[in-house]
Amino acid sequence: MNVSAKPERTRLSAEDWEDAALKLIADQGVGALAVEALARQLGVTKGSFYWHFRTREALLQAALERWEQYGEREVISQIEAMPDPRARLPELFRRVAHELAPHRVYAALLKALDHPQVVPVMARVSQRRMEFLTTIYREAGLPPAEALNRARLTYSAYVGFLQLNFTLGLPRISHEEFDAYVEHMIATLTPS
Amino acid sequence: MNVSAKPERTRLSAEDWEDAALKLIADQGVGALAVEALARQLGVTKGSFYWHFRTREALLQAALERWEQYGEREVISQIEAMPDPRARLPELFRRVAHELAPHRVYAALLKALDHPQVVPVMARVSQRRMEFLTTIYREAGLPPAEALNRARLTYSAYVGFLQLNFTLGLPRISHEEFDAYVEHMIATLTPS
DNA sequence: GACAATCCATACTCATCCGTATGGTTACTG
DNA sequence: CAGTAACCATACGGATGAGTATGGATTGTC
Repeated sequence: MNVSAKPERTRLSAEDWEDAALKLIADQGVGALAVEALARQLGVTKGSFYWHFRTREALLQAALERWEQYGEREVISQIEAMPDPRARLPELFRRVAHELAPHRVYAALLKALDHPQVVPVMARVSQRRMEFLTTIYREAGLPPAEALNRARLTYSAYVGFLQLNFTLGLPRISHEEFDAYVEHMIATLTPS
Repeated sequence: MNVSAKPERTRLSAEDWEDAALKLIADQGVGALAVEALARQLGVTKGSFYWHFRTREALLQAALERWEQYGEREVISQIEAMPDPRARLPELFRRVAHELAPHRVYAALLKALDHPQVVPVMARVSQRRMEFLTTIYREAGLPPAEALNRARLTYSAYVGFLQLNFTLGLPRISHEEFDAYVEHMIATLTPS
């Protein structure tokens, strides 16, 4: 009878605050990250917060670092484990397309590129992903220069799609239409 | 001797405020749009502002509408005027690529998709551009469904590139490299 | 079960920014 | 050159949210 919605109301740790912060960022953006609002959502008051963190900035910093670490390393390693290099690209595309949920934080941070704290984090994450993509394209047969440009194009398309269909709600694309779009992407961006 | 930086310090109109607002949005984002800051920048005080506008929201609204109207109609009409349909795509790509300045407001608004006021504006603008792109792809020979998907892909790449290389400063791409990237885009996204 | 460390609540201060009230100044019109 | 309308300055009120101070409650440890 007490598997309640409230997470058992035990005392909180710094990690609890960081997770809550990330959730709030994913839902309402970095700008909505206010300590009193977070405290209400966690069922406590500011007094708790300022015991765990020195300032609001410190929380944001910790949350960002946490997100960067807990990043999607699984995807990268799983893709790299595939034997056939040519099969990696389509698999990566379909994978990313079908689990957009983990990318909600990334999409939110994309809209917060004016905050000095998020820029370096996003730069590192985006850079790593871009390099991974470039490698895959080289392994798929593209010469270095072309692989880099194709990776730029592909990753830009990913970022743009997040903004247009995730954040902005451009004419709600249906499920079948979305699948068709993904296949179109694969056909267009995969080296023949 | 008096072609001064200060724009002659005559009295201000509502349009002056809207232009200043757009400039500030392009530079520092929608979140930085504060009336006292704007007033300082214009060399006046709040008293002036609240004569021209009822509220801060009203200014944002007016500025957005102004931006939407003064939009890049020239580009679209000029491209449509080209006789050879197949030549339109490359020309459009190169044009957009070489004058990124007018797209700074669009990039800034992209980061403000949580504000209820900007969503409808961005939806309309993006929708119009997407439809234009779709038409061009059809005229270039793609069947309707494929033209739509290709337009989605192309426009996503545009939006994503804005975010990655404009707002975020991913490893500052050189001028030559950028040109090569644009040509790669054309080669990849233009129907053979 | 006492005592210290950890965690949290309450009650403030302070800065910022939106909006209002009101009176002054500049430009236009007959 | 009046007088009116357009424009702006100054000085307020009120809301919001960050950060501080301090005492109380809870948890572990000898």
